[in-house]
Amino acid sequence: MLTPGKQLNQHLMAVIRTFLGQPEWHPNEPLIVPASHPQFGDFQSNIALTLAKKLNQKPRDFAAQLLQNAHLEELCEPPTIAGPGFMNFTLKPTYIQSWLTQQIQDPRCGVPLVDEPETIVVDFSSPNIAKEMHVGHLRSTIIGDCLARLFEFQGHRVLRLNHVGDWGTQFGMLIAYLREAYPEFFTQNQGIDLGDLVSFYRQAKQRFDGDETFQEQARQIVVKLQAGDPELLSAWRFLCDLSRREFQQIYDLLDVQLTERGESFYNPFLPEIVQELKDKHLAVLDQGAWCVFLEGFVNADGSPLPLIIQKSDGGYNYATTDLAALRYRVQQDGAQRIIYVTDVGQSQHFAQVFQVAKQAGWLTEKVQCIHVPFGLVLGEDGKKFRTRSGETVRLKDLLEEAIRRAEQDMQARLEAEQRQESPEFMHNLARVIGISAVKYADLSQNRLSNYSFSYDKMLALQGNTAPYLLYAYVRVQGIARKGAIDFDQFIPEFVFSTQPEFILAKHLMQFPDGVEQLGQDLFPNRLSNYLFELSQKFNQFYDQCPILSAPDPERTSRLGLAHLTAKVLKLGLSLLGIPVVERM
RNA sequence: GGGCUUGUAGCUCAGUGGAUCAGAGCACUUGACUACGGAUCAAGGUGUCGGGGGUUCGAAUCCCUCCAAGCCCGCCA
Repeated sequence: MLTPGKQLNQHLMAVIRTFLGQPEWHPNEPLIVPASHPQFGDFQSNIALTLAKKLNQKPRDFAAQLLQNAHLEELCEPPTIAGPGFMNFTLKPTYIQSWLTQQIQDPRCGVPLVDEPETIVVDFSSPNIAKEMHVGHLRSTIIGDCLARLFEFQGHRVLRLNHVGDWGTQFGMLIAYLREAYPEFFTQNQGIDLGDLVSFYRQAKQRFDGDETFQEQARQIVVKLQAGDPELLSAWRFLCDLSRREFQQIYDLLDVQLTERGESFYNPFLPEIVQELKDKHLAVLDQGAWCVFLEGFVNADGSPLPLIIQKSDGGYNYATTDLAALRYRVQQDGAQRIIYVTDVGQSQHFAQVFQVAKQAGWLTEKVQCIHVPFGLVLGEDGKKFRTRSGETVRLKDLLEEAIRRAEQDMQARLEAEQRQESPEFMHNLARVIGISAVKYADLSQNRLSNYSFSYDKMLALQGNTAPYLLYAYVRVQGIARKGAIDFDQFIPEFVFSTQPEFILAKHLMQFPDGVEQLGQDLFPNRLSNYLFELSQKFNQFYDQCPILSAPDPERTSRLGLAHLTAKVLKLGLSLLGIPVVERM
């Protein structure tokens, strides 16, 4: 099912190739783009302006020749040439109507599967064991999940990897403190109740910072742990399990699927990574540490900036782990694309890692490594997002607060409308709205910029928010209930007579292009924006065009438009990781 | 000192592979409830697109430069 833009593109491409006598010709810019202004029709092409110059012709004349030979009668009204040489295209109503009839019967709403599925690793979320997940992890989790959902829907094989920080020097400190404060763990040989893992971490850190003897103990534990001491390994596993359970609560709440493959997984490969880099003469010894020096990376003092792959004490660091992970994903997982969803502060680190991987030959031209960076989450005061007392906000508290506020809003609403709803209905709805609001607030913003976290704004009923989009969907379901319509048994004939119908119809047709664009630029806010505009256009249609009370054939056609809107909203939101509700 | 990101309406931000755009939402004012659920819709306006150069027939968009904010820059991740 080709979108209108693609069909136009094909026709025009063929004409130009014939015209140039170059069957392989490809444009440097898109041939067809949506019209910049509704008054110019639905699509436009600027190709005559650039091509005519090269051919030494007048753009308008060249455009006219192209249009004479393009046979677009079935697609659109006779195209026009405007200004210096823009070609403007307006789709024919009959074409729009028949296209929508196909789209409404397609479970994928016109979005094609990719021709060549790839194996794509999406590395996201990645919290640290025994530390609390914070808003930075929230962004990574929400954006990463969205991209993973998109790739899955497009038909790729997707590996959702949670690269948790489960292997590092912090475990020396944690286990040393465990041994000191909870010796029964080692004597009873079974799980004990540590209470809150995060405050346990804090206590351990406090102990570590204040006592040199303790620090030395911690260091020795790290060495023994890495050597495979069974008792310490079981303590390590115990702590990881505790953390894992906490993380899982959040993933369940967010409805995010992840496969855990933490840093410890790559531990066995670290020596070979360093050895291979030495063998390839990429790694050199500098001040006791093994380093890879790269072009284009300079220190504060202007000296070359190394990527350290083995510390002077013999230990490995995150660069080594990232290299091992990259190699494993390419060679063992068969990844053709690896997506890293982390904050923008790690850009330089990834640029270095990717470059070393290329030089080492692990990263070939057939594999794409893409860092998908995002900005900071700030509080409403524009500073780092923290609680009133200045502490990091725990993710669980944050999500629960969003749900609590959503439920409060609902309660107030019920009282005002004198509605009765069951507690189950209310709990479920509050959960969906609260979580969706958090997700949508994040995804609707350009991920590169910092974003200000505000419960009030994300839960607002007006504007570009989750509740607004969800309400548009609910309105359609309300129509179905009122009119006792079973949309599943329903294939409409479309006939449009009014502006709001055409505007909505044309927007619905753009959905596949919107999804494809997200697949290319990986900016979820573009899709969010599309869905917001869809909701707006639907509400305008709903306001101006009676549906149930209209006579046929308008009634059936309008029911079809409403149904298709709901289908596209549901599918589009699902790609963002947001569910819909039938009533709210 | 090097690098990255950001700078657009009072606020939050879209738009940044040139032409035919200065845009949306919020907030503010006013209108539409004999209702397919008004959690909606309609009307109302303010901008040196951070500054300055340059390329072009044309720049918020590309290039150069400067300014501001934030982040990164050898053994944390």
